[in-house]
Amino acid sequence: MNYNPQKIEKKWQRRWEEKNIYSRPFRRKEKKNFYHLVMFPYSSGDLHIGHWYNFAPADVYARFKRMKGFNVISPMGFDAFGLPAENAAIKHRIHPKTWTYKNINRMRKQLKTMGAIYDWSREVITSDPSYYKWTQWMFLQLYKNGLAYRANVPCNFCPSCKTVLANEQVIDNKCERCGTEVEQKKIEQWLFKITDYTDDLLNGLKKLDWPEKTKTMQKNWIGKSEGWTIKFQILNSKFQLEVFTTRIDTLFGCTYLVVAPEHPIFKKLKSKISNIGPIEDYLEKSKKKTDRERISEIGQKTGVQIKGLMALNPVNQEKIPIFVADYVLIHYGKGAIMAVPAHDQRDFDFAKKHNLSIIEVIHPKSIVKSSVKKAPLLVSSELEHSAYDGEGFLINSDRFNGMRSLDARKRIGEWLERQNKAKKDVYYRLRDWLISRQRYWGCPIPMIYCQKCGWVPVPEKELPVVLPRIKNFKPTKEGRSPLANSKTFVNTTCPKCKGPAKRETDTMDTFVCSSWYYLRYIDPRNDKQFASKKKIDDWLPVNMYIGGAEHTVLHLLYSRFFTKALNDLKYINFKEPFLGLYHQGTILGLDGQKMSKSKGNVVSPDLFVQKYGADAVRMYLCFIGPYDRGGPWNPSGILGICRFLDKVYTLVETVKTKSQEETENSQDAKEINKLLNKTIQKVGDDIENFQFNTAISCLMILVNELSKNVRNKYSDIQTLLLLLAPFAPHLTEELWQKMGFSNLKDFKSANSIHNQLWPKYNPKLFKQSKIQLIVQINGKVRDRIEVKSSISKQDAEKLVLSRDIANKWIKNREVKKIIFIPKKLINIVY
RNA sequence: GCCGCGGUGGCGGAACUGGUUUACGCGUACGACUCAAAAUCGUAUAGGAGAAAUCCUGUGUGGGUUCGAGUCCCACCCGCGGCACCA
Repeated sequence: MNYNPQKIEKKWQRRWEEKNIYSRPFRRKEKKNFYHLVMFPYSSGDLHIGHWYNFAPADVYARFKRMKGFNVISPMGFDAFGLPAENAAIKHRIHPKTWTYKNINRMRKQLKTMGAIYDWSREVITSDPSYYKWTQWMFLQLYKNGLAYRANVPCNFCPSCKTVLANEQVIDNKCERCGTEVEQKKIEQWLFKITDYTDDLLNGLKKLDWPEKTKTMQKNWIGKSEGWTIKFQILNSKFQLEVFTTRIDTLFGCTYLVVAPEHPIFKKLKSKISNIGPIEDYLEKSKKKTDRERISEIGQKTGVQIKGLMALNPVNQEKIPIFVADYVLIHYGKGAIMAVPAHDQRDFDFAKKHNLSIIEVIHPKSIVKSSVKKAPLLVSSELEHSAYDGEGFLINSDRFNGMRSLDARKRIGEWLERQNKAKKDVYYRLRDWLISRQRYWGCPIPMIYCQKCGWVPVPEKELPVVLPRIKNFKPTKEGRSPLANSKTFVNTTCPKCKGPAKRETDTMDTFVCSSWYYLRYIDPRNDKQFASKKKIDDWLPVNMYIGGAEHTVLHLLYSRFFTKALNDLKYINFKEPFLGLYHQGTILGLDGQKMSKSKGNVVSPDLFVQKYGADAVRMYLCFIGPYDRGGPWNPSGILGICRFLDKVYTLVETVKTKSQEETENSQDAKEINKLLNKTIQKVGDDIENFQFNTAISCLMILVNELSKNVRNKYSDIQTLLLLLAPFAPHLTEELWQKMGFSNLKDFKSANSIHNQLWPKYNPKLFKQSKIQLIVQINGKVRDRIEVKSSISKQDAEKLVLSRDIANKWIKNREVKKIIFIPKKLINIVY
């Protein structure tokens, strides 16, 4: 290399920091604030190339916005509490706190080599008491407003991590972190009432400038189902069995009911059940099954008929049997379903297995006039093999025959509603957010239990409840938090009655900590409020948020919930935290696998930074492909970027030593000027759209052209450096100063290239006077002619037909048609 | 099974609203410079036929629409991501 990247990078990083060039508001007058945010890293130890892929191109975007005149803040911090820290600490036999802060120091150092515009004075670390004081404060606000509550709920328990997990943290019935099979346990836990916001969370999505895919995934995760709850009378009893369905239009095809094994009907009507022995066997068996076993038995559709009980179908008074089967889940809907085997695959499988009748009530085509009362039970031969769950027209449905299924949903529902046998209902897949963790390394839950007063919140002025440094932080066998062993922590006085009381020993899920960190960055050292109202109004919501797609349903949903709750409590005046969102792709190992320590395919950026410099690594990451795609890390192309940067350096050096001769009017100068203007436009548009790879390729074209030209103007070089500045901040700063563009002896914030504005372009210059007209004969390219761009169809025709090439192909055949696309092509069809 | 995304040279990838397929970069080959090497610069680089001009075939597969399809429509194959007994 012609220059030493390490030397100049260190030099400029030091000077930028000395002069604080990024923490000062830039262009105060403009007053256009732009909050640019990248998802803060987990303090896992080492930064890998995937982190850089998140942060470096994002920094290009932030720098570009800054040069466009926005007052950009781009903060950085660490997500520091949580299970992995603790598991790793246990493995390495050091305290989680020591381990975490050691990692943070290392990661901060690594991050600084990138040369990003992070304002380190805003750094937040979620495990600092000055931060978690406000996490606890948030908990108290939620608690006081009924959004945090305690309940004895069945939860996912990881026997290896010895803690409960949120539904979102269970993947394939395994613990997200350690991969151990989770167990179902009923424990008293703290939950956040995220379900109060289901509709808000759903409706808010519409206005967001987010990837459609992410919105759809959140929508599916919330899983809103609108339908009807229907009451089925149990014969010879006062009991009515309620079921929830989205397909009330299929009710005439309901041939039996099924209840979940946990359904209360067994207690209530035990005396009427004639086969209670086999039923209790079944209930016992399904209780013992893990969720995993239940899932692995999908398709088997086991179940037993509850003999002695029959239900009445409210539409036709048919007597239908009732079954218990564990394919029906207690926690969704009413824990009981109406089975329509013809139009639901699960019911179909069950009916086939247990030999139950199948009646077709929805036919894809309109085949039955409403006057025809009786059709064969099965019209469609396909129903021999599988259920039809689409829309269609009703048959076998008495007076509703011939009606569209969509209409019938409304009509049958309302008809039963008038008889008080059905009511409209909505269910969601989303369940409340379980935040208790029986682990040490987390934010303590600020609650106290008093024998007399019950659960009492810690008074706000006593916050934070400091996490004590204890020696034995390993989880206990019985699944109690390690904090329970610390008597000094546990024993306290009740804030209400001043009697003896005990602290909550569970800690919060780390996702609670990260659900509001973007608010703290704005005012990180404030110890009176989580952030001042004025600063919140100035900066929030976040304009652009960049991070991995793996956070689609966890972090992004929780953050939206926090924002909505804080908005309701009047602490903030916006309802969505992140207006813009972009997911970068995932960088994989060379083996095409996700990078992970256990696979040994983790790549550190450090070696590449040492060898080629941060500018080259930043740019190479931008160049390898579309930002949202990612792919295997293959460093073989990085030399191309190095050569490019070298070329830029050489180019600037040669221009510097040459005197500025008059070149204004030469043809070369005009062409260069045209290219320059085009490049300004293209690079700007591309960065705005996160198309960094094509932005770089047109910068390369520009540099190639400038390098061919012997007499370059200073102003052209100036523009080039400005366009390149977001990508290669160090080299461009070095060359900017070398060229003396700022004309100041001492380096000051104002004369940094990073405090200049993005160059403007003149679109008028793009107009080409001459173009290459493509000549097609029968749709195949046969010729190219240089013509005036304004050439008319007639002239183009004449010109083309006079040429030998055209005549060679057309010969004497009759020309049938001529298509002329101005400034592009002419196609002659014979 | 359902939803979403993708499939273009040896490789990473370009291609606007249907209009020159393969920009830019890597790699490779040859040449220049050099005692030599590296670096650098120059030329070539989808496949096939040909001495050449040139021609034919090519964007996962098969069909269709069109003067013209990587791009639009239908069917299918493969890869990736998400959800998955949610009534």
